[in-house]
Amino acid sequence: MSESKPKRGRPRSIESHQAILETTLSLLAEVGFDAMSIEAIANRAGVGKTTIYRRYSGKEELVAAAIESIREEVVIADTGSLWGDLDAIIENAAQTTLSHLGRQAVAMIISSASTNSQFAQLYWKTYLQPRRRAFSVVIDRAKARNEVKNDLDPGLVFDVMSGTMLYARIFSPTSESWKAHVRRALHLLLEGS
Amino acid sequence: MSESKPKRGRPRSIESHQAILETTLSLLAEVGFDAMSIEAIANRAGVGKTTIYRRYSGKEELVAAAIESIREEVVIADTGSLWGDLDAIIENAAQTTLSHLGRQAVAMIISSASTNSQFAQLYWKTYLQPRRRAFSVVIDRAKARNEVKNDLDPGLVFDVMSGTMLYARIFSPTSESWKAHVRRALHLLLEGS
DNA sequence: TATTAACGATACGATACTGTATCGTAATTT
DNA sequence: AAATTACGATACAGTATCGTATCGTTAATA
Repeated sequence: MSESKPKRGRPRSIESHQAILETTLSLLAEVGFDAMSIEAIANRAGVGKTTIYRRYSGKEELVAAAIESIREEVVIADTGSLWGDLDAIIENAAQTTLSHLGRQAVAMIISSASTNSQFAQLYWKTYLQPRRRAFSVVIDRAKARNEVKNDLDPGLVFDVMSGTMLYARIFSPTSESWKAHVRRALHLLLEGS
Repeated sequence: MSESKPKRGRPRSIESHQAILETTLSLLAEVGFDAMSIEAIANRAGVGKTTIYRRYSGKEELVAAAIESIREEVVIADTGSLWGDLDAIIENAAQTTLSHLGRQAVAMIISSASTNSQFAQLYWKTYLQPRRRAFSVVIDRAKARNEVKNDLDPGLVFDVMSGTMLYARIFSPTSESWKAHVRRALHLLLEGS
């Protein structure tokens, strides 16, 4: 990954590098992939277009790098009970899931489909996979407390939960609140009613 | 809805009307909302740009009309057993859910978010709502056969199922096939394991 | 100090689409 | 037949972005 540094000449600006990636993420969140131009990024980041093109061959590469630059610590609360933990997760997801940035990322992934499955993989690895792993801890703890069956597949629960959250965010299928809907779905999934 | 026909002059061409809507849908499926231009639609449909602008004020209105023009008969098989019915639905969804057109529609909805919730409502009413209604028949039949609890909420099951299908289509979270994944999720949801 | 390379700024031609206007033609009603 | 309106075609000015090239400047190494 790390380039062998050619020690000649002026080194690439770290500030510009950061500014480019940050601006890319914020613009992506604001206007979406298609409506976002390299020029706009350069202007807002306070760098020349050249500086961007020197680093990335185009928008796809830039956005991929920007997404990849995000590394978040996934924190899962330990409340002592399954539903305490789940409520905390729902509360957290209510704020983060499909944030502006997440929306655009997901939209990008869906629309570009087969052409750019790289984005899907990237988002999966950077965002979802870590959360999926962390979530299994919650189910493991619940198993230890005999709150759920021992053969329950944590990954599957996470996938169904995430899908339900996503779907409910998009379509608001019922008149109840998003949180209530998700909670009800989880209840059906884990308690059978 | 129906306009009072002003009987003067040449009437608007029905052929052009159809061609515009059909071309809009196919182009939407092919390249997506943003990459689709009015010019391209006019060219492929074999009509003048003027003819489009005479009918619609812009792309949003045109696409909305095009989506609204879709009317599909929702067919739900009656196999005699719950899982027979569900397998038929999964099989059907495997082909139709998130077809090229569906992908772009969903991507459009997600990316445009609050600004254009009209699309979400439109897609919901035109596409999902009818399927959601039809689905409840399956659950009702299962209830009559005592295959599921009597207080099971068909709508909620549909929402969770749809969300899971959507999510699995986008991210392929497991190594198993999409169908197997969906089937396993449904099993957990309805049978508790 | 000389060399090297990245910097921001700016100009550039190329391409694409917008929405409007204006053709002459075609299809209706009165 | 006259009036009216939509038709497809084409031209148009306006706007926006692309990716490249070329400034003089700046920050490093040798």
